Amino acid sequence: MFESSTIKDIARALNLSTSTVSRALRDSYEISAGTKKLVMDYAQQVNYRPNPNALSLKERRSKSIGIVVSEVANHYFSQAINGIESIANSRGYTVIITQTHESVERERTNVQHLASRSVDGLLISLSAETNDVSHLEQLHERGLPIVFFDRVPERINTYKVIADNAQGAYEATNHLIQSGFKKIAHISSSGHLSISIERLTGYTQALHENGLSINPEHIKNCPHGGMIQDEVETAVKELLSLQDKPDAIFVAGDRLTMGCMHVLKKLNMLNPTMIAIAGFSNSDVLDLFNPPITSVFQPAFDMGQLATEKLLELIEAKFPVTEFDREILHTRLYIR
Amino acid sequence: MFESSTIKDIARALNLSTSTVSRALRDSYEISAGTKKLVMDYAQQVNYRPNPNALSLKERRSKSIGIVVSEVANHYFSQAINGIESIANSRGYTVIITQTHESVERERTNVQHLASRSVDGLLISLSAETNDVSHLEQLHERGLPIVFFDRVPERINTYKVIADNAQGAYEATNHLIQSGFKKIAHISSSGHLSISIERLTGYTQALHENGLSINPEHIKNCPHGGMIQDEVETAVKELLSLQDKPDAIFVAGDRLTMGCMHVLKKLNMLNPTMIAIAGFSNSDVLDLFNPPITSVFQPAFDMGQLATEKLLELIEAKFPVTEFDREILHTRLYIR
DNA sequence: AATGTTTTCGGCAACGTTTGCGTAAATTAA
DNA sequence: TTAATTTACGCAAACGTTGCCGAAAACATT
Repeated sequence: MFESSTIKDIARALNLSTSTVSRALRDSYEISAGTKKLVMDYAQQVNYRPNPNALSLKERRSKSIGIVVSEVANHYFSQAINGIESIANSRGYTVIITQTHESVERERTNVQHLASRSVDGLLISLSAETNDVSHLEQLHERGLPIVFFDRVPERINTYKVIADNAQGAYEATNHLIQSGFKKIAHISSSGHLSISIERLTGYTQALHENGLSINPEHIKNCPHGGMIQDEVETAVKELLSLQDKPDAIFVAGDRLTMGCMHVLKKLNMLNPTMIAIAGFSNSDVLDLFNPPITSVFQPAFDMGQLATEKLLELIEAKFPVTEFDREILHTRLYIR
Repeated sequence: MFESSTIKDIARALNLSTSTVSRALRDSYEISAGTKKLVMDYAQQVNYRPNPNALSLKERRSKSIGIVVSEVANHYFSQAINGIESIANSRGYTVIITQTHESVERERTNVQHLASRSVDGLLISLSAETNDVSHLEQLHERGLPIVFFDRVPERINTYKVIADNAQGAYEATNHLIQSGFKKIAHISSSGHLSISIERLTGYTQALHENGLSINPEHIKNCPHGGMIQDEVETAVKELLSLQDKPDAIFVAGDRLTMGCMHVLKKLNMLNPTMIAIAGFSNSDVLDLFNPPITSVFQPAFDMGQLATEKLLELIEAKFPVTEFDREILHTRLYIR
């Protein structure tokens, strides 16, 4: 159907051998200037492009990397993807993006699929459901380069790129406290996720340092990170029906923040006099809200770039890398 | 580095020929039941996965399709991508997503790259800058299956999947009129885009039918579809400084709508008593705004699905397809 | 003129897979 | 028992590319 010319075609047309054509195109020293020009001109003319599948087969690498995120509609991830692409493309790599929609099942199939597609490496942020990472451990042990970002597992020893979630959460919670709120609740994604744990740490630290006690009832988890709106709605409603009703909520995620606001809107309580909100979000629409929402902004683009650089380092390493670090990037509080 | 077992390995281990193994795995009738079981069990055991590159090389197809959109951060596109993935994955295809960020230059390189990556087909929504589609025409003439969606070119004869932009624009404009606004401006993306033309048609029709005259000064274009915020800011400010100052704006795009609101917010005019807004958008955060924004919702997911079905129809066609249609899906006005 | 060196190119194998063809062995038919 | 047929498998080529090895031609050295 869609045929493009091959090195063989060129060889036939020019009455040369395929090896000569191959070398001429790669500007090898053992080909005369005349032949080189002949070949290159002709290749240009017929718009020759090397077949990447043949290359991959031969070189045993595909020059592609797989990305696994929750969903591209999340501004944090879309910005991270932009960062990933900027590095990957400039280094000649194609990226294949897959979405888990926070389902561990889809994470497994995506990872399986990417691996069997023979990507050279994987860039992953775990799904909210993911507790058991054995599917990734296997691949990692078999030598597939993997770099985790944002939501990282404890167990697997490789590069990890994360934001300073504790610090970000601390600042956001502290901001709410400084703004005069005293009873601050916390809604977070799945409790076992690294980001949830770290953000919870920041939250509790802020309360502590301000001499506020922590009410366990004020801490809610949504196991599907906001993908299931019912979970968010239940969490918010439970908070609101508490005897010790909170006057503010620190929400630990982009999608969760939106979900939370939808619930409050529905309850006609989207108003800081009713209940205030601060969240983790990379969306710039937050300041269009009335009232605008203070949020912790993560350097998503930079994180994507850094993670990709680390991954390419692994992929292109001459010798197996055994020493890995954990890069922690600073967040920034947008006070609105 | 990351080696997986091949048919050869299995053959060697089982003392069989590669052809026997291959046939056994494909459950060929010319292999005895015993051998089949032997092979399949062993393949299972070593977690054999066929090498996709070898397959692609042999079958001359990659079982992958390329997607070209402006940016995944746009809710219309992210939803369309979900639709595309749902069909593509269920049919065994991998999707490679690329973003133009509304630049025709990036569109060219992306398309080039995808073509040389030997995708089996392309799913494209043109960038705002794209006027000349010769880079796509070339590939299309050489036989690469292409389906356009959302922003489609006039010239290239293939399947096209679009929303009823004129109708959507008509309804949104009409809604503003029915809400009592009399002087309705229009901010749109690049003027040559199909969506811009169609939405302009709906806008003018609504004004006409309501006996309102059309002021050319009320119609503004942003050649980069909102990617360059300065363009949006200039457009809005020009509208506001007009003698015949509009009392409402119909904004023809997701990103443009957000951009527009940011400008108004900055000018402290984000208020329907100052100026009202209705837009094209698939984002669900619009009703979190105060005041909420009425918007035209496109069936993005369905459009993605339909476009993919059409593309796979082209890819898997036995004979060249010459008859193409233009699928038009209905929009829905969310009155907020 | 004979030998040694370059220069320039072709042949072949290999990457992992499928498939048409060939063919021993096993089975059936005569 | 012999011939015809079926069963079950192996061989080799092909997809597009590169790299090793070999070799003809051109040139340089005695």
